[in-house]
Amino acid sequence: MSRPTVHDIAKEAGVSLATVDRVLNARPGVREKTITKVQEAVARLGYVRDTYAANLARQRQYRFVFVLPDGPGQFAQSLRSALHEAYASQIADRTVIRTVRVPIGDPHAIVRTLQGVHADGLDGIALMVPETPQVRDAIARLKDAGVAVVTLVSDLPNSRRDFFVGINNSAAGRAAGSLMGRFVGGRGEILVVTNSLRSRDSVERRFGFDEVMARDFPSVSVLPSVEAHDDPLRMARIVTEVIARRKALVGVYSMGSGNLTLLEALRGNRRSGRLVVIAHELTAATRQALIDDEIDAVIAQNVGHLIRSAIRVLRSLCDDLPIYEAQERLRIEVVLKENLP
Amino acid sequence: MSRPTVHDIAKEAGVSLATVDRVLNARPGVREKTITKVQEAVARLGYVRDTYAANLARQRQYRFVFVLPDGPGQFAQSLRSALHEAYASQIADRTVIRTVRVPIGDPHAIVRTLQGVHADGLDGIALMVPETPQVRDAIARLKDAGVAVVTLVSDLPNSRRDFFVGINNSAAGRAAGSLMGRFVGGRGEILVVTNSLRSRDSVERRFGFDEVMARDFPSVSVLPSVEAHDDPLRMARIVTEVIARRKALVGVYSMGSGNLTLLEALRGNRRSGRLVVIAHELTAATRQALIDDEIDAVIAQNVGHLIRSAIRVLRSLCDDLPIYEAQERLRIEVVLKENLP
DNA sequence: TTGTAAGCGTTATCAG
DNA sequence: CTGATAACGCTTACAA
Repeated sequence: MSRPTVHDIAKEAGVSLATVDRVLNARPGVREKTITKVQEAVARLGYVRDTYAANLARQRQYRFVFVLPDGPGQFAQSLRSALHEAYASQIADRTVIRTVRVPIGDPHAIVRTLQGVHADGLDGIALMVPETPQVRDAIARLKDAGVAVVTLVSDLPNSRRDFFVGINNSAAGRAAGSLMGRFVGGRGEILVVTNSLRSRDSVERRFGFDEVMARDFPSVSVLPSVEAHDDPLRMARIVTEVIARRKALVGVYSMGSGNLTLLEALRGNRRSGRLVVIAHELTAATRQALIDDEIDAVIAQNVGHLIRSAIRVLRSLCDDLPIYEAQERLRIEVVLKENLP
Repeated sequence: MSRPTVHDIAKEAGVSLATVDRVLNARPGVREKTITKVQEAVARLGYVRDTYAANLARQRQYRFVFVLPDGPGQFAQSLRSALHEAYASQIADRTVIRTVRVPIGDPHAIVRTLQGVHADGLDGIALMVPETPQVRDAIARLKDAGVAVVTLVSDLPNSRRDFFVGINNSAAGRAAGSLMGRFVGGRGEILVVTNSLRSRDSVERRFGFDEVMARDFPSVSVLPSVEAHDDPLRMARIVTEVIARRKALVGVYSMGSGNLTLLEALRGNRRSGRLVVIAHELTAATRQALIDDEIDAVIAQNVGHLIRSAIRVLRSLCDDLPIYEAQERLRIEVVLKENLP
């Protein structure tokens, strides 16, 4: 009635526990014939390994570091809290995680941090930082030291990172574009705002957005990106100006952080009620804006999944286990007022 | 460096392992003074129980049954395969799960099945079945026998089930309505098709859909639901007829199973290319239809989550543990061609 | 190439 | 009331 154990299959195959273990974990030093004997017993009894017990016996300790952007951005904040949540739950069993916050705008500080964590021995690192040559070098040094490296949210494809955990940002941009095109009815001008085009995710989103607009909505014209560079006043000034000047404006696409600022700027404008607004990331601000009909749709990624996925991937990397790609592929969520979680 | 164990806290408190265990698990038979001594040691060392080891020693076995619709429906099929996947993974540790397939159209067979599984002692049951008085009675009998009961996908709120795992179907209908209203541009007629209005999920979706249409898109009129009752020919005939007759038709909302049949019927119609089509559940059929631009949007729920959630909830129910509602709340996914997972 | 025996951190069953 | 001690299912030296 109860599930078969290694003992059962040892008995069934007529071998010892150790041999069963060797076969199950594909360790060397077992005769071909014995291997098949064990595998047959496994198949016959329908044995499934008890991960709990295995991890217990293995006594493995994983030491990970998460490097996340410092600063007031709500998305980064939600990432940090998701990390805390994961840490308190089972997913982080046998795992110690240290969070390091870096000023996203200061490449030097980032590199210094990366070299700092390099000092003490650690097994893996997950990072969400902008792409610079110095960062790529720092990653290379971590890899040389045998540390598993995953990028988070925004990829660094030209670095030696092992894996990227995050959504396909071009696809996210395309989804935003598709909704925008349909919502505005296929014509007019779209304002695109972002905090900075230095981070790869923004660039990719813009690319995907433009692709869909050009192909499926040729009568819509997308204006050049406006970068806020963490300067609320600058953002407010430009948005106000564009709304006043471009009479054909029908929508605003906010590609990255700085939604709070954008919303603030929009509120001051009477015409803004008729604009279709699409933004990224579900935060307290965008959630409220959806409810208040100030934003029409949000393209989001589940930060809980993001963090758990990063932890799982780092572990697999450490153990040289295959990564279950299907499970780690993050979904691009489309959130309307009606399906707010 | 590594996490403190019961041994460490026994030493720290100057008591034995058994006493520590008694305190940790709030078992009786320990002097008040000893309790505080242990608790102080726990606090001092920052002890956290290792769930893996605890479960191992506890030797708990959960015996669950999943009652799922039989038949060719692709959604039910994907549910069954998600169950298989979960069974092979960690989530189902210390759990034996039996799947029972019932003909969804035969209330008698369903009740017979429910009584059948009742016979052997089991800890929990998850079911996706239509609502009938007999089913409600069968659930009551299961509850009397001390079995944990959760409903899946379609709720039975008037039964004695312990918990519902699935999306809020009215909200899903509202999301569909919101997209439909915007995609068709706010005017015209909408055809609504479903397999049967006997299942509660369909009714709730229709309700939500109508609510949004009436409130936000008053110029759109929604036609009465057409029920296919698993009869492809009937579906084809009605759809063809409606398309031919109603010149103002701009969209089709498919509320439940039978997407394959609907798509088949639509393909035969020249006008159908201009119709906005919104359907439920991501299956091979709807996925391909999204790619081929035959469907504009799919409202879905993640079947993997659904199954895992049901297992977690059943376990908590068995152990009289609180259910972490936030985690078990399933998201309503909006899937466009662009964000297909 | 295979087997034996000692753990991993927790719980459970006995005696004291 | 409290304390040894043996499990649980799996891994891993070390021995044969």
